[in-house]
Amino acid sequence: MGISERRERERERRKNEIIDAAEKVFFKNGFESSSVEKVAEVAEYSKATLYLYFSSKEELYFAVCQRAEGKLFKEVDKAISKVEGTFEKIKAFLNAFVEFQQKNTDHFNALFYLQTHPFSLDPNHELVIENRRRDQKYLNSWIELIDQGKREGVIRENLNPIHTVLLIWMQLSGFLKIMSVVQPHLEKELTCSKDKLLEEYYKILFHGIKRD
Amino acid sequence: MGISERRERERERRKNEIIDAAEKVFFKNGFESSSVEKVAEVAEYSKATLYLYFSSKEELYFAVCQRAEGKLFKEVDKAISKVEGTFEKIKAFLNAFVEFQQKNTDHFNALFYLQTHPFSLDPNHELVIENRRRDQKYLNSWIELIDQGKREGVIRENLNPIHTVLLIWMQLSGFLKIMSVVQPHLEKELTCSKDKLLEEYYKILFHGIKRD
DNA sequence: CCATTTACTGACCATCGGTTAGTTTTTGGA
DNA sequence: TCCAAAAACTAACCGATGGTCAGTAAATGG
Repeated sequence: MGISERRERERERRKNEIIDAAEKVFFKNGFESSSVEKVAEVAEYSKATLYLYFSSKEELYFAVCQRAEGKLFKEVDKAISKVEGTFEKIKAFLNAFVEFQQKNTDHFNALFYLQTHPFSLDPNHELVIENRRRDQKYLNSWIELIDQGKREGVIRENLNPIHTVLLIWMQLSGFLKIMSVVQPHLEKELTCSKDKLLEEYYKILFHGIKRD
Repeated sequence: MGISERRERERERRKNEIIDAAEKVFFKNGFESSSVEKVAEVAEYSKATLYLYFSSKEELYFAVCQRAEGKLFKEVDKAISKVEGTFEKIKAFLNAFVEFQQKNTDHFNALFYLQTHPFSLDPNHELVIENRRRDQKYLNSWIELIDQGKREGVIRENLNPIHTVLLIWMQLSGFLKIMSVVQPHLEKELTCSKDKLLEEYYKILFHGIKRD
Protein backbone atom coordinates (compact mmCIF):
# COMPACT_ATOMS: atom_id res chain seq x y z
CA MET A 1 0.00 0.00 0.00
CA GLY A 2 1.61 3.28 -1.04
CA ILE A 3 -0.97 5.45 0.63
CA SER A 4 -0.55 4.11 4.13
CA GLU A 5 3.20 4.57 3.81
CA ARG A 6 2.81 8.16 2.75
CA ARG A 7 0.44 8.64 5.66
CA GLU A 8 2.99 7.20 8.07
CA ARG A 9 5.66 9.47 6.61
CA GLU A 10 3.48 12.53 7.00
CA ARG A 11 2.59 11.57 10.53
CA GLU A 12 6.28 11.32 11.33
CA ARG A 13 6.91 14.71 9.77
CA ARG A 14 4.13 16.30 11.81
CA LYS A 15 5.52 14.67 14.90
CA ASN A 16 8.88 16.26 14.14
CA GLU A 17 7.30 19.66 13.65
CA ILE A 18 5.71 19.32 17.06
CA ILE A 19 9.12 18.48 18.53
CA ASP A 20 10.50 21.60 16.83
CA ALA A 21 7.88 23.68 18.57
CA ALA A 22 8.37 21.89 21.88
CA GLU A 23 12.09 22.51 21.68
CA LYS A 24 11.57 26.24 21.32
CA VAL A 25 9.19 26.39 24.25
CA PHE A 26 11.02 24.01 26.59
CA PHE A 27 14.43 25.52 25.92
CA LYS A 28 13.11 28.98 26.61
CA ASN A 29 11.25 28.29 29.84
CA GLY A 30 12.34 24.87 31.10
CA PHE A 31 10.08 21.91 31.68
CA GLU A 32 8.03 23.16 34.61
CA SER A 33 7.34 26.62 33.30
CA SER A 34 6.32 25.45 29.84
CA SER A 35 2.73 24.57 29.12
CA VAL A 36 1.45 22.06 26.61
CA GLU A 37 -0.99 24.73 25.48
CA LYS A 38 1.93 27.00 24.57
CA VAL A 39 3.68 24.24 22.63
CA ALA A 40 0.45 23.58 20.77
CA GLU A 41 0.16 27.26 19.92
CA VAL A 42 3.68 27.39 18.49
CA ALA A 43 3.09 24.13 16.61
CA GLU A 44 -0.14 25.62 15.27
CA TYR A 45 -2.27 22.75 16.55
CA SER A 46 -4.81 22.45 19.30
CA LYS A 47 -3.65 20.98 22.60
CA ALA A 48 -5.88 17.93 22.09
CA THR A 49 -4.04 17.19 18.84
CA LEU A 50 -0.66 17.10 20.58
CA TYR A 51 -2.03 14.34 22.76
CA LEU A 52 -2.66 12.29 19.62
CA TYR A 53 1.08 12.35 18.94
CA PHE A 54 2.51 12.32 22.47
CA SER A 55 0.79 10.73 25.41
CA SER A 56 2.05 13.18 28.02
CA LYS A 57 4.06 16.34 28.58
CA GLU A 58 6.93 14.17 29.82
CA GLU A 59 6.99 12.06 26.67
CA LEU A 60 7.16 15.23 24.59
CA TYR A 61 10.05 16.47 26.69
CA PHE A 62 11.80 13.15 26.36
CA ALA A 63 11.57 13.37 22.57
CA VAL A 64 13.17 16.82 22.68
CA CYS A 65 15.96 15.50 24.90
CA GLN A 66 16.64 12.55 22.70
CA ARG A 67 17.29 14.89 19.83
CA ALA A 68 19.56 17.03 22.01
CA GLU A 69 21.51 13.96 23.04
CA GLY A 70 21.98 13.03 19.42
CA LYS A 71 23.47 16.44 18.77
CA LEU A 72 25.80 16.13 21.75
CA PHE A 73 27.02 12.66 20.77
CA LYS A 74 27.56 13.79 17.22
CA GLU A 75 29.69 16.78 18.22
CA VAL A 76 31.70 14.75 20.69
CA ASP A 77 32.34 12.08 18.08
CA LYS A 78 33.50 14.69 15.62
CA ALA A 79 35.93 16.18 18.13
CA ILE A 80 37.37 12.80 19.03
CA SER A 81 37.89 11.66 15.48
CA LYS A 82 40.14 14.64 14.86
CA VAL A 83 42.84 13.52 17.28
CA GLU A 84 45.00 10.46 17.81
CA GLY A 85 46.10 8.75 21.00
CA THR A 86 44.14 7.72 24.07
CA PHE A 87 44.90 10.72 26.21
CA GLU A 88 44.30 13.15 23.38
CA LYS A 89 40.92 11.54 22.80
CA ILE A 90 39.97 11.84 26.45
CA LYS A 91 41.00 15.48 26.41
CA ALA A 92 39.01 16.05 23.22
CA PHE A 93 36.04 14.36 24.83
CA LEU A 94 36.12 16.61 27.87
CA ASN A 95 36.67 19.72 25.80
CA ALA A 96 33.83 18.89 23.44
CA PHE A 97 31.53 18.32 26.35
CA VAL A 98 32.41 21.62 27.97
CA GLU A 99 32.08 23.43 24.69
CA PHE A 100 28.69 21.86 24.13
CA GLN A 101 27.51 23.05 27.51
CA GLN A 102 28.77 26.57 26.82
CA LYS A 103 27.40 26.86 23.30
CA ASN A 104 24.20 24.88 23.78
CA THR A 105 23.32 25.58 27.38
CA ASP A 106 19.66 24.92 26.66
CA HIS A 107 20.35 21.47 25.28
CA PHE A 108 22.66 20.63 28.13
CA ASN A 109 20.28 21.77 30.82
CA ALA A 110 17.44 19.83 29.25
CA LEU A 111 19.54 16.66 29.24
CA PHE A 112 20.67 17.17 32.79
CA TYR A 113 17.14 17.85 33.96
CA LEU A 114 15.97 14.64 32.33
CA GLN A 115 18.70 12.66 34.00
CA THR A 116 18.24 13.98 37.50
CA HIS A 117 14.51 14.54 37.57
CA PRO A 118 12.41 11.52 38.50
CA PHE A 119 10.27 11.22 35.40
CA SER A 120 7.42 8.76 35.52
CA LEU A 121 7.83 7.48 31.97
CA ASP A 122 7.17 3.82 31.33
CA PRO A 123 10.60 2.08 31.21
CA ASN A 124 9.23 -0.18 28.48
CA HIS A 125 8.29 2.75 26.29
CA GLU A 126 9.75 2.51 22.82
CA LEU A 127 11.61 5.82 23.08
CA VAL A 128 13.02 4.97 26.49
CA ILE A 129 14.35 1.60 25.35
CA GLU A 130 15.89 3.08 22.24
CA ASN A 131 17.56 5.76 24.34
CA ARG A 132 18.97 3.25 26.78
CA ARG A 133 20.39 1.20 23.95
CA ARG A 134 22.14 4.22 22.49
CA ASP A 135 23.57 5.26 25.85
CA GLN A 136 24.83 1.75 26.44
CA LYS A 137 26.49 1.61 23.06
CA TYR A 138 28.15 4.95 23.65
CA LEU A 139 29.36 3.95 27.08
CA ASN A 140 30.89 0.78 25.69
CA SER A 141 32.94 2.67 23.16
CA TRP A 142 34.33 4.74 26.02
CA ILE A 143 35.13 1.74 28.10
CA GLU A 144 36.97 0.33 25.12
CA LEU A 145 38.98 3.54 24.81
CA ILE A 146 40.12 3.46 28.43
CA ASP A 147 40.95 -0.20 28.08
CA GLN A 148 43.10 0.58 25.08
CA GLY A 149 44.83 3.27 27.11
CA LYS A 150 45.66 0.66 29.70
CA ARG A 151 47.06 -1.70 27.09
CA GLU A 152 49.15 1.12 25.66
CA GLY A 153 50.45 1.78 29.15
CA VAL A 154 49.35 5.40 29.41
CA ILE A 155 46.64 4.73 32.00
CA ARG A 156 47.31 3.20 35.38
CA GLU A 157 46.94 -0.55 35.49
CA ASN A 158 44.96 -0.78 38.70
CA LEU A 159 42.02 1.18 37.28
CA ASN A 160 38.86 -0.57 36.15
CA PRO A 161 37.80 0.84 32.75
CA ILE A 162 34.07 0.72 33.50
CA HIS A 163 34.52 2.51 36.80
CA THR A 164 36.83 5.06 35.27
CA VAL A 165 34.44 5.98 32.47
CA LEU A 166 31.49 6.22 34.83
CA LEU A 167 33.48 8.38 37.22
CA ILE A 168 34.61 10.75 34.51
CA TRP A 169 31.03 11.08 33.35
CA MET A 170 29.73 11.68 36.88
CA GLN A 171 32.42 14.20 37.72
CA LEU A 172 32.01 16.05 34.47
CA SER A 173 28.24 16.37 34.65
CA GLY A 174 28.43 17.43 38.28
CA PHE A 175 31.06 19.98 37.35
CA LEU A 176 29.16 21.40 34.39
CA LYS A 177 25.83 21.56 36.13
CA ILE A 178 27.07 23.22 39.25
CA MET A 179 29.12 25.59 37.12
CA SER A 180 26.03 26.59 35.18
CA VAL A 181 24.22 27.30 38.44
CA VAL A 182 26.87 29.05 40.51
CA GLN A 183 29.12 30.58 37.83
CA PRO A 184 28.15 34.26 38.40
CA HIS A 185 28.23 33.95 42.17
CA LEU A 186 31.53 32.10 41.90
CA GLU A 187 33.40 34.79 40.03
CA LYS A 188 32.23 37.53 42.34
CA GLU A 189 32.55 36.02 45.77
CA LEU A 190 35.38 33.57 45.23
CA THR A 191 37.34 35.30 42.48
CA CYS A 192 37.51 32.03 40.63
CA SER A 193 36.96 31.73 36.88
CA LYS A 194 35.42 28.82 35.07
CA ASP A 195 38.46 28.30 32.87
CA LYS A 196 40.89 28.24 35.77
CA LEU A 197 38.68 25.76 37.55
CA LEU A 198 38.41 23.58 34.49
CA GLU A 199 42.15 23.63 34.04
CA GLU A 200 42.56 22.49 37.64
CA TYR A 201 40.03 19.75 37.07
CA TYR A 202 42.02 18.41 34.14
CA LYS A 203 45.16 18.58 36.20
CA ILE A 204 43.70 16.51 39.03
CA LEU A 205 41.94 14.04 36.76
CA PHE A 206 44.90 13.38 34.49
CA HIS A 207 47.26 13.11 37.39
CA GLY A 208 44.76 10.68 38.90
CA ILE A 209 44.50 8.30 35.97
CA LYS A 210 47.81 8.68 34.17
CA ARG A 211 50.48 6.10 34.63
CA ASP A 212 53.47 7.46 36.53
CA MET B 1 6.38 42.81 77.35
CA GLY B 2 6.37 39.11 78.27
CA ILE B 3 3.23 38.39 76.30
CA SER B 4 4.54 39.45 72.91
CA GLU B 5 7.63 37.34 73.51
CA ARG B 6 5.58 34.31 74.36
CA ARG B 7 3.55 34.97 71.21
CA GLU B 8 6.68 35.14 69.10
CA ARG B 9 7.87 31.90 70.66
CA GLU B 10 4.60 30.16 69.94
CA ARG B 11 4.61 31.46 66.41
CA GLU B 12 8.08 30.01 65.94
CA ARG B 13 6.97 26.68 67.36
CA ARG B 14 3.98 26.54 65.00
CA LYS B 15 6.27 27.41 62.12
CA ASN B 16 8.47 24.46 63.06
CA GLU B 17 5.48 22.13 63.23
CA ILE B 18 4.57 23.19 59.72
CA ILE B 19 8.13 22.43 58.59
CA ASP B 20 7.79 19.01 60.23
CA ALA B 21 4.70 18.35 58.16
CA ALA B 22 6.27 19.77 55.00
CA GLU B 23 9.30 17.54 55.49
CA LYS B 24 7.11 14.44 55.59
CA VAL B 25 5.23 15.42 52.45
CA PHE B 26 8.17 16.75 50.42
CA PHE B 27 10.44 13.84 51.33
CA LYS B 28 7.78 11.37 50.32
CA ASN B 29 6.78 12.88 46.98
CA GLY B 30 9.42 15.42 46.02
CA PHE B 31 8.81 19.11 45.41
CA GLU B 32 6.74 18.95 42.25
CA SER B 33 4.44 16.16 43.28
CA SER B 34 3.70 17.63 46.70
CA SER B 35 0.83 20.03 47.17
CA VAL B 36 0.57 22.81 49.70
CA GLU B 37 -2.91 21.51 50.45
CA LYS B 38 -1.43 18.16 51.47
CA VAL B 39 1.16 19.80 53.71
CA ALA B 40 -1.62 21.82 55.33
CA GLU B 41 -3.63 18.67 55.93
CA VAL B 42 -0.69 16.93 57.63
CA ALA B 43 0.05 20.06 59.66
CA GLU B 44 -3.63 20.19 60.65
CA TYR B 45 -4.11 23.72 59.37
CA SER B 46 -5.93 25.17 56.41
CA LYS B 47 -3.90 26.02 53.34
CA ALA B 48 -4.55 29.72 53.84
CA THR B 49 -2.93 29.50 57.27
CA LEU B 50 0.30 28.11 55.84
CA TYR B 51 0.55 31.22 53.71
CA LEU B 52 0.57 33.30 56.91
CA TYR B 53 3.79 31.56 57.89
CA PHE B 54 5.44 30.98 54.50
CA SER B 55 4.94 33.21 51.50
CA SER B 56 5.23 30.47 48.87
CA LYS B 57 5.67 26.77 48.31
CA GLU B 58 9.32 27.42 47.45
CA GLU B 59 9.98 29.24 50.70
CA LEU B 60 8.48 26.32 52.59
CA TYR B 61 10.72 23.92 50.68
CA PHE B 62 13.72 26.10 51.36
CA ALA B 63 13.02 25.96 55.08
CA VAL B 64 12.91 22.18 54.91
CA CYS B 65 16.21 22.11 53.03
CA GLN B 66 17.91 24.43 55.45
CA ARG B 67 17.13 22.04 58.24
CA ALA B 68 18.42 19.12 56.15
CA GLU B 69 21.64 21.00 55.44
CA GLY B 70 22.10 21.63 59.14
CA LYS B 71 21.83 17.91 59.76
CA LEU B 72 24.35 17.16 57.00
CA PHE B 73 26.89 19.69 58.23
CA LYS B 74 26.53 18.45 61.78
CA GLU B 75 27.17 14.84 60.83
CA VAL B 76 30.10 15.75 58.61
CA ASP B 77 31.64 17.86 61.39
CA LYS B 78 31.25 15.02 63.83
CA ALA B 79 33.00 12.60 61.49
CA ILE B 80 35.89 14.98 60.84
CA SER B 81 36.51 15.81 64.46
CA LYS B 82 37.13 12.15 65.17
CA VAL B 83 40.28 11.92 63.06
CA GLU B 84 43.61 13.70 62.79
CA GLY B 85 45.63 14.71 59.74
CA THR B 86 44.64 16.45 56.54
CA PHE B 87 44.17 13.40 54.40
CA GLU B 88 42.31 11.53 57.08
CA LYS B 89 39.96 14.50 57.42
CA ILE B 90 39.33 14.60 53.68
CA LYS B 91 38.59 10.89 53.73
CA ALA B 92 36.29 11.32 56.71
CA PHE B 93 34.55 14.15 54.89
CA LEU B 94 33.89 12.07 51.80
CA ASN B 95 32.78 9.06 53.81
CA ALA B 96 30.42 11.12 55.93
CA PHE B 97 28.89 12.63 52.82
CA VAL B 98 28.36 9.27 51.19
CA GLU B 99 26.96 7.83 54.37
CA PHE B 100 24.57 10.75 54.68
CA GLN B 101 23.33 10.18 51.15
CA GLN B 102 22.80 6.48 51.81
CA LYS B 103 21.11 6.85 55.18
CA ASN B 104 19.21 10.06 54.48
CA THR B 105 18.48 9.81 50.79
CA ASP B 106 15.44 12.05 51.17
CA HIS B 107 17.45 14.82 52.78
CA PHE B 108 20.18 14.54 50.19
CA ASN B 109 17.82 14.58 47.24
CA ALA B 110 16.01 17.61 48.63
CA LEU B 111 19.31 19.49 48.98
CA PHE B 112 20.44 18.51 45.51
CA TYR B 113 17.12 19.52 44.00
CA LEU B 114 17.36 22.90 45.67
CA GLN B 115 20.85 23.43 44.36
CA THR B 116 20.20 22.48 40.77
CA HIS B 117 16.66 23.70 40.34
CA PRO B 118 16.26 27.36 39.43
CA PHE B 119 14.18 28.59 42.35
CA SER B 120 12.77 32.08 42.10
CA LEU B 121 13.31 32.99 45.72
CA ASP B 122 14.27 36.56 46.51
CA PRO B 123 18.09 36.62 46.98
CA ASN B 124 17.61 39.21 49.71
CA HIS B 125 15.26 36.99 51.64
CA GLU B 126 16.35 36.50 55.23
CA LEU B 127 16.53 32.71 54.94
CA VAL B 128 18.49 32.86 51.70
CA ILE B 129 21.08 35.27 53.08
CA GLU B 130 21.49 33.23 56.24
CA ASN B 131 21.97 30.11 54.15
CA ARG B 132 24.56 31.72 51.93
CA ARG B 133 26.50 32.90 54.94
CA ARG B 134 26.55 29.41 56.40
CA ASP B 135 27.66 27.84 53.11
CA GLN B 136 30.42 30.39 52.73
CA LYS B 137 31.66 29.79 56.25
CA TYR B 138 31.69 26.07 55.67
CA LEU B 139 33.50 26.39 52.37
CA ASN B 140 36.16 28.56 53.98
CA SER B 141 36.92 25.98 56.63
CA TRP B 142 37.49 23.48 53.83
CA ILE B 143 39.74 25.76 51.89
CA GLU B 144 41.73 26.24 55.06
CA LEU B 145 42.06 22.46 55.47
CA ILE B 146 43.43 21.98 51.95
CA ASP B 147 45.78 24.89 52.47
CA GLN B 148 47.07 23.28 55.64
CA GLY B 149 47.59 20.05 53.70
CA LYS B 150 49.73 21.97 51.26
CA ARG B 151 51.81 23.50 54.05
CA GLU B 152 52.25 20.08 55.58
CA GLY B 153 53.43 18.82 52.21
CA VAL B 154 50.84 16.07 51.77
CA ILE B 155 48.99 17.87 48.96
CA ARG B 156 50.59 18.86 45.67
CA GLU B 157 51.93 22.40 45.62
CA ASN B 158 50.56 23.42 42.26
CA LEU B 159 46.94 23.02 43.35
CA ASN B 160 44.82 26.03 44.25
CA PRO B 161 42.93 25.29 47.50
CA ILE B 162 39.74 27.07 46.43
CA HIS B 163 39.65 25.23 43.13
CA THR B 164 40.40 21.93 44.79
CA VAL B 165 37.64 22.24 47.35
CA LEU B 166 35.10 23.31 44.73
CA LEU B 167 36.11 20.45 42.47
CA ILE B 168 35.80 17.87 45.20
CA TRP B 169 32.38 19.24 46.02
CA MET B 170 31.27 19.22 42.39
CA GLN B 171 32.59 15.74 41.73
CA LEU B 172 31.12 14.34 44.88
CA SER B 173 27.65 15.76 44.37
CA GLY B 174 27.67 14.63 40.74
CA PHE B 175 28.76 11.20 41.84
CA LEU B 176 26.17 10.85 44.57
CA LYS B 177 23.29 12.18 42.54
CA ILE B 178 23.91 10.04 39.51
CA MET B 179 24.47 7.09 41.79
CA SER B 180 21.10 7.64 43.42
CA VAL B 181 19.46 7.73 40.00
CA VAL B 182 21.19 4.88 38.18
CA GLN B 183 22.23 2.60 41.04
CA PRO B 184 19.76 -0.24 40.32
CA HIS B 185 20.32 -0.09 36.58
CA LEU B 186 24.07 0.06 37.18
CA GLU B 187 24.35 -3.13 39.16
CA LYS B 188 22.28 -5.12 36.71
CA GLU B 189 23.56 -3.98 33.35
CA LEU B 190 27.13 -3.06 34.17
CA THR B 191 27.87 -5.44 37.02
CA CYS B 192 29.34 -2.59 38.95
CA SER B 193 28.65 -2.01 42.64
CA LYS B 194 28.44 1.35 44.34
CA ASP B 195 31.17 0.47 46.82
CA LYS B 196 33.62 -0.62 44.14
CA LEU B 197 32.93 2.55 42.21
CA LEU B 198 33.40 4.70 45.28
CA GLU B 199 36.67 2.97 46.05
CA GLU B 200 37.87 3.74 42.54
CA TYR B 201 36.81 7.35 42.95
CA TYR B 202 38.90 7.70 46.08
CA LYS B 203 41.80 6.10 44.28
CA ILE B 204 41.70 8.56 41.39
CA LEU B 205 41.04 11.60 43.54
CA PHE B 206 43.75 10.89 46.11
CA HIS B 207 46.24 10.02 43.44
CA GLY B 208 45.26 13.30 41.74
CA ILE B 209 45.82 15.59 44.72
CA LYS B 210 48.43 13.76 46.79
CA ARG B 211 51.98 14.86 46.61
CA ASP B 212 54.20 12.27 44.98
C1' DC C 1 -22.43 6.25 -2.74
C1' DC C 2 -21.48 5.22 1.91
C1' DA C 3 -19.24 3.10 6.02
C1' DT C 4 -14.80 3.41 8.16
C1' DT C 5 -10.65 5.44 9.36
C1' DT C 6 -7.78 9.49 10.03
C1' DA C 7 -6.97 14.22 11.58
C1' DC C 8 -8.41 17.47 14.33
C1' DT C 9 -10.73 20.56 17.95
C1' DG C 10 -13.84 23.18 21.41
C1' DA C 11 -15.36 22.52 25.65
C1' DC C 12 -14.81 20.41 29.64
C1' DC C 13 -12.71 18.35 34.23
C1' DA C 14 -9.71 17.99 38.29
C1' DT C 15 -5.89 19.82 40.60
C1' DC C 16 -2.93 23.25 42.31
C1' DG C 17 -0.59 27.64 43.87
C1' DG C 18 -2.07 31.62 45.68
C1' DT C 19 -5.71 35.39 47.39
C1' DT C 20 -9.60 37.49 49.62
C1' DA C 21 -13.06 38.59 52.58
C1' DG C 22 -14.63 37.45 56.66
C1' DT C 23 -15.00 34.89 61.47
C1' DT C 24 -13.31 33.72 65.98
C1' DT C 25 -10.13 34.35 69.74
C1' DT C 26 -6.86 36.94 72.49
C1' DT C 27 -5.24 41.23 74.14
C1' DG C 28 -4.92 45.38 76.92
C1' DG C 29 -6.60 49.90 78.03
C1' DA C 30 -10.68 52.57 80.10
C1' DT D 1 -16.42 44.51 83.10
C1' DC D 2 -16.69 46.22 78.45
C1' DC D 3 -14.91 46.99 73.90
C1' DA D 4 -11.96 48.03 70.06
C1' DA D 5 -7.83 46.52 68.00
C1' DA D 6 -4.75 42.90 66.84
C1' DA D 7 -3.77 38.07 66.02
C1' DA D 8 -5.05 33.48 64.37
C1' DC D 9 -7.46 31.14 61.33
C1' DT D 10 -10.40 29.52 57.29
C1' DA D 11 -14.09 28.72 53.55
C1' DA D 12 -14.61 30.02 49.19
C1' DC D 13 -12.76 31.68 45.38
C1' DC D 14 -9.43 32.65 41.09
C1' DG D 15 -6.54 31.67 37.13
C1' DA D 16 -3.61 28.42 35.04
C1' DT D 17 -2.54 23.82 33.75
C1' DG D 18 -2.29 18.67 32.36
C1' DG D 19 -5.24 15.74 30.47
C1' DT D 20 -9.98 13.88 28.38
C1' DC D 21 -14.06 13.46 25.56
C1' DA D 22 -17.64 14.00 22.42
C1' DG D 23 -18.11 15.35 18.11
C1' DT D 24 -16.83 17.44 13.27
C1' DA D 25 -14.75 17.26 8.72
C1' DA D 26 -12.20 15.15 5.30
C1' DA D 27 -9.85 11.33 3.05
C1' DT D 28 -10.11 6.42 1.84
C1' DG D 29 -11.62 2.26 -0.37
C1' DG D 30 -14.96 -1.20 -1.31
